Amino acid sequence: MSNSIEIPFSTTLLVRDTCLCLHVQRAARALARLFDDALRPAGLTNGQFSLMMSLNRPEPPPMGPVAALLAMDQTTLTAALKPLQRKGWVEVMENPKDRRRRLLRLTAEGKAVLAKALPIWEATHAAIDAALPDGDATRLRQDLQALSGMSGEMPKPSVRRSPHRERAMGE
Amino acid sequence: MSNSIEIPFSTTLLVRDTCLCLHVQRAARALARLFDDALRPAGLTNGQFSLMMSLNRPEPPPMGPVAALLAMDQTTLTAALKPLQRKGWVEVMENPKDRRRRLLRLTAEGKAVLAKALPIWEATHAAIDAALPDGDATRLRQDLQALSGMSGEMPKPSVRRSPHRERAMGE
DNA sequence: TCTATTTATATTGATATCAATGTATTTGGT
DNA sequence: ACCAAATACATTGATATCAATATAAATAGA
Repeated sequence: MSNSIEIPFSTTLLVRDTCLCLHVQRAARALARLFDDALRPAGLTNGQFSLMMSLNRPEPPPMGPVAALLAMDQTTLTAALKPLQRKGWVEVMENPKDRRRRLLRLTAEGKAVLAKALPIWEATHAAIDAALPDGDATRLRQDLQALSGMSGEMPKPSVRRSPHRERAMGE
Repeated sequence: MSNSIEIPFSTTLLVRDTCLCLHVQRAARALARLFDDALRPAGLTNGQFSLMMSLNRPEPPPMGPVAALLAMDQTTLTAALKPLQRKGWVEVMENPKDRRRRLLRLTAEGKAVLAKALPIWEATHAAIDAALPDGDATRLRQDLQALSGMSGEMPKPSVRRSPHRERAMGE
């Protein structure tokens, strides 16, 4: 009876040391905790901060582009909006031009919360930025961006329809 | 009444483009989806793969070091083990030497599942590695490691007891 | 116009994540 | 030996995450 379905320990060490997915998940958890801690006095988590900040635009955006910007599933965005709506920080409105769409808008109170959180973000971000070797931050962002874009480039079924990628946030 | 609690759109764009936390969360979600998709035929998620791989050692480890290795909260590990125990892939045993501790061990079936998943990981990882600019992967891992370590370096209360950091996995 | 398809979002169910808290065990000081 | 503190893990409650699926509205083709 082959007990030979054994992965050698050396392989485990290789995976531990090289897996980019593991490295990114670890950093994601650590940074999330760091920002969550820092932002707690403002009443926000890191994800809520990023989401609300992405809603701070001249024109209230629909959900699709916001989910794409945050690289999250659309159903995740629906769920993430719930607590923010309950707290009265975000408004979800119908778009009369297309009644399937929802328009997401920060309330005045939401903007105030975000304004209170901004200096905390600045200080926290400056601290982690300083902890990286000089010049690494920029390239790190580029690499992370490349990784974020990989979901679309990796053909999953043998045939792949063009994803119709909408612009997330114009500048 | 001051409506002046307004963050300018330019600041929103700055945060979107520079926030390392946001960049890492996005990459984490994208890579998680990518590996989850790839590993689905093996019946594993990316997190379950990393967790089970970290249990593939000569000696079954207790929970604390495993949670530290994965940079996750200990309560998260407790929860993450549940489905793996249900499927009979991981065994959680008491340590007679210290009855507070649990020892985590892959079952034979768990090892078989992991062995089936390994070539999928290799192929997927090779693909994302190739998508990065030459030589970036190594530095990227270093930077991510630096970020993962930041939770401990950032003093939260004014006084910080030394965390007694245990070695996660010896080599 | 009618209708099949596509698009945009919501719901459900399972797992992941962490803070706050609880319990059991060990350790250290006396 | 005793007891207070520290250590290791579990439980609860809230939110985050995504797959599968459902619903509603707009679009496109006949």
